[in-house]
Amino acid sequence: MAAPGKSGNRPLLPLYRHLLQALGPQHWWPGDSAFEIALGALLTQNTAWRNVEQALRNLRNRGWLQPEAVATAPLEELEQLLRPSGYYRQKARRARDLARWWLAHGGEEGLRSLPTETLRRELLRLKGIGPETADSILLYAFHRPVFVVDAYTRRILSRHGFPLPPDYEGLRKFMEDQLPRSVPLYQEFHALLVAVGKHFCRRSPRCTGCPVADLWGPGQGV
DNA sequence: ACCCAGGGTCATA
DNA sequence: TATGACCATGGG
Repeated sequence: MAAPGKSGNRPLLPLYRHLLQALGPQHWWPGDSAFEIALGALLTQNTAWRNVEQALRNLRNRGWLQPEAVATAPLEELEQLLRPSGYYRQKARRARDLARWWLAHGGEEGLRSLPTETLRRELLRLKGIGPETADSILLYAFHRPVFVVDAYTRRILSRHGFPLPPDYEGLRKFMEDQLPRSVPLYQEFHALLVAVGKHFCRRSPRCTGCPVADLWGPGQGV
């Protein structure tokens, strides 16, 4: 159940409020349709969002931002459009697989009718969709209350003394147990943690100016 | 020139 | 189970 220890002294909700006030809303996830959001989640793997935007623009300009188009597109054309997002050969195949999967499951309507656990299992069966990508799709495309854990989440909390479960599922459960079950909160909190990681952890290893440090003091290593 | 981004898969030990 | 190689573009 609720884990004892340091996490009890540093509840996550105040951190969320503080980050939101310090950094403002992050406006995630840009995208006009659930499919576009899911596609973005796939394309942004280990890739700067800027590059993903260009790839999505290419698809939009070509009129291919729907699952029907991606599912039937010639692979080589798809590759060229996705080129700016990196790993473009893998990603073209995986995008096509995702689109076919999407249609095979009855499109957005069909997928929306599935329970979260079922939807998650089905997503994870696709090659190229691991836990973080699956959870991003669940949270941002289908508005399911699933906390998205990424390397920044682990690094930031670990740096500030949280004893964390070593595996993805464990940390996800930890986060969900510590927070109110709220989709908008999960969406915003994950985005804020990414913002902190990008702007402070790397730029300033000693946590100077970091809003997390305002609350919890400078962290240790990691 | 080097580092790494809103990860995941696969081969090897 | 646990590393390491690999995927590839673009900005700092």
